[in-house]
Amino acid sequence: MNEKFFDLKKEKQDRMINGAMKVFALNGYARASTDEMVKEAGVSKGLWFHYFDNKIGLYTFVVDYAVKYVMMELSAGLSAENTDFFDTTLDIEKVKMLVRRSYPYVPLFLSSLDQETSQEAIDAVGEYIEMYREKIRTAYSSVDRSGFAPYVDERIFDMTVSFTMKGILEEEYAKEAFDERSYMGRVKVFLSQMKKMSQEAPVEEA
Amino acid sequence: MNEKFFDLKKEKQDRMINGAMKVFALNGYARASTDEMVKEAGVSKGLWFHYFDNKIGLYTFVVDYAVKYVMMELSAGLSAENTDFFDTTLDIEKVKMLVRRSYPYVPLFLSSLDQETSQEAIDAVGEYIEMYREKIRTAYSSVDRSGFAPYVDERIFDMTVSFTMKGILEEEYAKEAFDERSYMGRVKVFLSQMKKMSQEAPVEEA
Amino acid sequence: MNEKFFDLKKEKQDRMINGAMKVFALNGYARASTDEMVKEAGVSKGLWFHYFDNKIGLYTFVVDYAVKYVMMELSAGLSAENTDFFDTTLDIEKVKMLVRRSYPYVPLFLSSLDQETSQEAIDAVGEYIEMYREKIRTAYSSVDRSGFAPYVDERIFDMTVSFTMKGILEEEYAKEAFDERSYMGRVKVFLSQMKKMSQEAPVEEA
Amino acid sequence: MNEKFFDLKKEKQDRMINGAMKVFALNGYARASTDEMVKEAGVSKGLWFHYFDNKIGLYTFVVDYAVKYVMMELSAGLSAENTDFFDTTLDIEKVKMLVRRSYPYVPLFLSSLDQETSQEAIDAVGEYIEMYREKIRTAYSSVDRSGFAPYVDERIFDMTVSFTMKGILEEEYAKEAFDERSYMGRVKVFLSQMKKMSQEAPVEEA
DNA sequence: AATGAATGAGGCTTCATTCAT
DNA sequence: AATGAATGAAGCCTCATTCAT
Repeated sequence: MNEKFFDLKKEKQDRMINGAMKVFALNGYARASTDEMVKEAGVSKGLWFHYFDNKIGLYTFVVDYAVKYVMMELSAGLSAENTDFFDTTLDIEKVKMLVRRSYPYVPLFLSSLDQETSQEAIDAVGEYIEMYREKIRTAYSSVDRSGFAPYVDERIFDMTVSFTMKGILEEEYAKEAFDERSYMGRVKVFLSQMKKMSQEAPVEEA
Repeated sequence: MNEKFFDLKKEKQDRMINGAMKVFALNGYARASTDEMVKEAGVSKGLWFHYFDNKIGLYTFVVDYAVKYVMMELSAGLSAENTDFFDTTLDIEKVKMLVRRSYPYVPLFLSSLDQETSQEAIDAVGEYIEMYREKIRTAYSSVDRSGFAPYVDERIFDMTVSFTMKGILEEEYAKEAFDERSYMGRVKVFLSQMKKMSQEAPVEEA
Repeated sequence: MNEKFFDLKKEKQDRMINGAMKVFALNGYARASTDEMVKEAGVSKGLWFHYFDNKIGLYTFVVDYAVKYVMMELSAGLSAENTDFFDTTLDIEKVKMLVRRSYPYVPLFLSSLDQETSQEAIDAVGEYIEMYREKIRTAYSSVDRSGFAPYVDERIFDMTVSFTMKGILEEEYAKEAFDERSYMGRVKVFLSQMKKMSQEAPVEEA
Repeated sequence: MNEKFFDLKKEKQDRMINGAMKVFALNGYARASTDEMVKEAGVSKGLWFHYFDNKIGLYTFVVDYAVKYVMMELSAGLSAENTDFFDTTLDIEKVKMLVRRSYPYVPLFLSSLDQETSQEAIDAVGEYIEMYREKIRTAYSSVDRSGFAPYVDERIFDMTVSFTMKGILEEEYAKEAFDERSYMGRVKVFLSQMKKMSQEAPVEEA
C-alpha cells in the first residue's frame, strides 16, 4: 500500500475503510465489488488503486487495520485484574461495541474472516488473524477457572461460548439495522446461563 | 428443470449433484462458478443448461434434492420413542454422516444456506429450507426436558447447541479432508459436556 | 445432402421442408435456430444433420427445392400466349398462391432471399436465385409493351411493380395469419392502378 | 444509458454510433454482435457497457439518435411552401443523403427497422419509429394532389413510391460501397416516371 | 432410420485493474 | 491528489454440430 493514505483527511480515510469493510464483510473477498465500495465511500475508483495496489492489497490493509484497532482497544479496555471468565468475555464484547461506533462493520468483518473461502484471501491475512486470536487467548490466560465443575473441559467450553457468540453476532447483523442493546442483551442472557451451567454445584451446607 | 435428468446414469447424476453442491457450499450462490462445476463433475458446460435452465434453476434443484434426501433419511433414522435431547441430536448427526457417504457436501451445503447473501438465491429456496427446519423442530418436539436444571432456558440452550455444532461442522469441512471420526468425536464430547452441564444436580444421597 | 431423404415418407419430407423454410424465412439464415425447426417439424435434431450435413447444406437444399418447385409450377401455370404484362404478373402471383398451399412459406422465403445478409448464405445460393430470376425474366420476355406510354421505361416500371409487390407480400405475411384473399385483392388493385397509369392515353376520337 | 457518453470526443461518439448502426442495420437486432461493433468502432467491449447498460439499451439509444437527427434535418431541409409531391419526396431523400455524410448507415438503419423481427427490439423502439413516421406524414399532409389523374388512389400511389424507394435504397447499400450519385440518379429517374404516369393527361388544346 | 444427450465455441455482460488527464 | 474512461479476462448462457444408442 501507499503510506500517503494516512495523509488523507481522517474522515476520508474512515469512509474508505468503512466502505471496504462493509462490502467485504457482507460479500466475502471474492464477491466484494469495487463499484460497491465506490458508492459506499463516495470516493473514485482510481483512488482505491492509487493507495492500495489491488484488491488483495486493500483486503490485507483492512484486515490489518481492523485487527490492530481492536487489539489496541482490547489492551485499553481489559483490566488485567479481571479474573472472571464471564466478566472477561463481556468486556471483550463491550470493546467490540465501542469499536463499532467508529467502524460499524469491524465486529462482523472479523467474524466473517472465519468463513472466508477464497484461498488467496486466506493466505494473505492468516498471520493477522492469528495475532488477534493470540490476543484473545492472552486475555483469557489469567482467568481463574477454579469455580468450574470438574467435568467442564476448558477448550470445549470456550469453543461453545465462542461459536455461540459468533452466531448471535451474525444474526444481529443480519437484521435491518444492528441494535446494540438487543445484541448485548442476548449476550448477557447467554453468558448468564452458561455461568450457572458451568459452576460447581454449590456445596450443600451441612 | 428437465425431468430427463433422472434418466441419466445414477453415477452421472450424482457427479453433477455433488459437483454443484460442493461449489455452491464453498462459494455461496453468486460466486459459484459454472466452470468450476464443469471441472468438478467432468461434464460439459452445455449439459448443465440442457437439464437446468439457468444457475438459479440448478441451485433450486440442488437445495430441493439435499433437503428431501436428508428429510427422508431423518424419517428413517430417528425413532419416535427417542425422548432424550442428546440422543436425538446425536442421531441427527448420524443421519448427516450417512447422507455424506452418498453426497459428501450435503451437510456443509445445508449449513451454508444460513449464510447465503444473494437475495435471488434466498427467495428461490426459502420454502425448502423452512421445510427442513420444521422437520428438525418436529424431531425435538417430543423430547423430554424434565431432567434439565431449572435455570436452563430451552431456547438459549438449543441455540447454543445449534451454533456450536454448526461451528464444529464448518471447521471440520475446512480441513484438507473431512474426517468423520474426528467430527463425530468432537460432537460426542461436546454433547456429553452439555449434558452434564444442563442436568439437574443429582440429588445428594443421604 | 443425403439423397435418402427422398425415401422418407412424403409427408415427413414436407414437414421438414416447411419447418426449415418457415424458420429461415422469418429469421434469416444466421439467426434461424435448429431447435425451432425441431419443434416446427416434430423431427429430432439428429435427423436434420443425418440428411443435411450442416446448416448451410440444409439452407442450400431448401432454396434449391423452393426455386425448382416454383419454376415447375410457373412452367405449368404460365401460358406462352399471354402477352399482357398485367395478366402475366397476376398469373405469377397465382402460381405463388398455389405453391403456398403445399409449402406455405415459399413465397416469403423466396422474397426474403433478397435481404439475406449472411455472406456465407449469399454465396451458397446465388446461382439458384439467378435461375429463378432468369425464369421470371423469360416469362416477361414475350410480353407486348406496345400499349405503354412512351415515357414508361421498361426497367423502371418492372422494378416498381416488383418492389411494391414484394412489399405487399411481406406486409401480409407479417399479419397474424396470411390471408390469400386479402393479398390477391391488394395485388389486383395495385396492378389495376399501374395499368391505368402506364397506358398510352387513349387517342381521343374525333 | 450514461449521459456522460456525450462528454466523449465527438469523433469517438460518432465512431461508436456508426459502428452500432452499421452492425444493427446489416444484421438486425438479435444477430448484431458486440464483437463486430468492437472491431467496427475500434473501442473495447467493456466501454459499450460503460455507457449503455445492455444491448437493448444501446439499440434504443441508436434508434432514438437516428430518428431525432433525421427529424431535425427534415425540419431544416423541408420548406413548408413545397406543395409538390415529387419535390417533397426528393427533398426527403436529399436530407437522408445529407445525414449519411455524418452517419453513413442512418438511411439503411431506419429502413431496416421495418423488418426487425425481435419482439424485444420492436417493443423498445416502437414509439421512436412512430414519431418518425408521423413526421413524414406531416411533410406530405400539405401536398397538393390536384394534378393527379382521377384513377390514382392516394394510398396505393404512396405505397408504390415508398416500397420502391426502399427497394432502391437497399439495393444500393448492398453494393460494395454506397454511391450517392447512383442512388440519387435512380431516385430521380423513378420519381420522374411516376410523375408523368400519375398526372392528368394534359388537356388537349383545341 | 431416429433420437436426444453431449460438446464447446461464441454471445452478452460484469468487474478488477490501468492510465490519461 | 483525484477522477472515471478504458480495457479484457472471466462469467453465464445459447446453439450448431457430433455421437452413442
